[in-house]
Amino acid sequence: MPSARTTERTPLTRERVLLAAMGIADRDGLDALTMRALAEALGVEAMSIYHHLPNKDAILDGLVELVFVEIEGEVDGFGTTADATTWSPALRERILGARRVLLRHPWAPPVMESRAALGPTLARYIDGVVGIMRAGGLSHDLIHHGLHALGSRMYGFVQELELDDGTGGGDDADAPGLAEMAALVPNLAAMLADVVHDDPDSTLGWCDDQTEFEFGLDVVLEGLERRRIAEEGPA
Amino acid sequence: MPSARTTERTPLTRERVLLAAMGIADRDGLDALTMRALAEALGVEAMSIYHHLPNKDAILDGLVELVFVEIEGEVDGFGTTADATTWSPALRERILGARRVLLRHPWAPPVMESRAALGPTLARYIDGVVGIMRAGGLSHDLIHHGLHALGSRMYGFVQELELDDGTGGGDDADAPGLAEMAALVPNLAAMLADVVHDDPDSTLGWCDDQTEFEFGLDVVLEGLERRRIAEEGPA
DNA sequence: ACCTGAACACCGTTCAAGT
DNA sequence: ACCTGAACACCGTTCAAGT
Repeated sequence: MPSARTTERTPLTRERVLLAAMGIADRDGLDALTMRALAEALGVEAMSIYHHLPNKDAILDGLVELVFVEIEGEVDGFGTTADATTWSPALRERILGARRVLLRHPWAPPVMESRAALGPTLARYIDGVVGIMRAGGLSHDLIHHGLHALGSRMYGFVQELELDDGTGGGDDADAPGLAEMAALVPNLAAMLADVVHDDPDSTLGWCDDQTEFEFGLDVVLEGLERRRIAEEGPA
Repeated sequence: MPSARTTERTPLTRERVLLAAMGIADRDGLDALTMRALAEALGVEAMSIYHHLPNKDAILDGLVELVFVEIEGEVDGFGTTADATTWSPALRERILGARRVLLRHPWAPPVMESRAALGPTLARYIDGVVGIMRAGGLSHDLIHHGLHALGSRMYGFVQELELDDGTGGGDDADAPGLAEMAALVPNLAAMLADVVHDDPDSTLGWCDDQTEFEFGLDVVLEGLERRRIAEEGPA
């Protein structure tokens, strides 16, 4: 018998389905991930998938779990020996590591937001965050508030509104000119005129880049550290 | 001729379509908002809607715009006379006002996140936020960072992962017991055991309630105020 | 011009057969 | 047991007619 030339003839398993699904999402985006497309990528009929996963929701849950497996590999060991002086930078590094993974899977944040299942890997990630904060001396109450304050930033992303100017880039006659914009939103226009963007062709450069993410993260971490000190005195 | 008993016979307009769409979303949720259901609510055939709005995306854009019209009514005038000592509580009030509106339309946050169009009412809302910060003396650069740090909190919500324990409430034999959970996620389990929730039947009460929202908001506002002071000295 | 009915090109999923 | 083909119950949307 010839050695397997492709993966198409190995038996279908939950793992193979999930890996193929992640490949489609990474390559072509979340909308391209349909049961029929997934089946075709696996060289199989769409209905075969249902013998290994109950439905599409289970596939999305499994994808989120896969992402957290990858995050676990990326941040493993960070912050396990934190104390009151190092918990904040340790947590910062852990979160930035999670972010590096999410940047490789840009379809993941919206999926994570729409899911409710707490898989074991996600639970372990949160547990690690709690552990770092606890090692830093934060009370359980402050940790709990802190998790809420971080929100999705804990996982490495902020879901900001991705704004464009609503004109679709066309030369619509109704497109607001800069003059109209200055009249409608004078404060915003002044800010934008003052803040030079790297992104020259975007009038509303709503840049969710690394710098802005770190700024927001640091604001929250700093606020938690100040409350820790208020709770039990400086380190 | 009899006076109109229902709204069904008044001529179809963009406004009537959007108001009916908001009614469906408020009452039955976003999934119930289909073109066919919307048409039925309007007493019309589905295809008639396309004569007043180009497609469903335009309906969702219109709904977001309607929400911001409502926010504008809720927060109008707040903070217009802010100075260095009052900008932060003024912005806080404006954001909590926006949140009150969103709590009346719980379908809105996910829709807002998925949209990219900057309608005039949303632009005015952001302009108001920038205006309050500017009145408080924040530099344009700090304001810009601040908008990013706030993220969706600027509009009154945080999209947190809505976690349950993944067991679906059933008596699945595979459901992790408390003992297993303590072994898998010891730090998280300890925190949860310590933080008593109002919500007694939720083992992982991931409560996005008003208190947690205000905590996170205050952390960010405090961080921005400290950076303002660092920029140009205390008020 | 505004509205309609039928149809199209998709979805996720059920079901009865196949092996 | 695993996989298949046809079909079902939905979507948003196009198109050719109606008035």
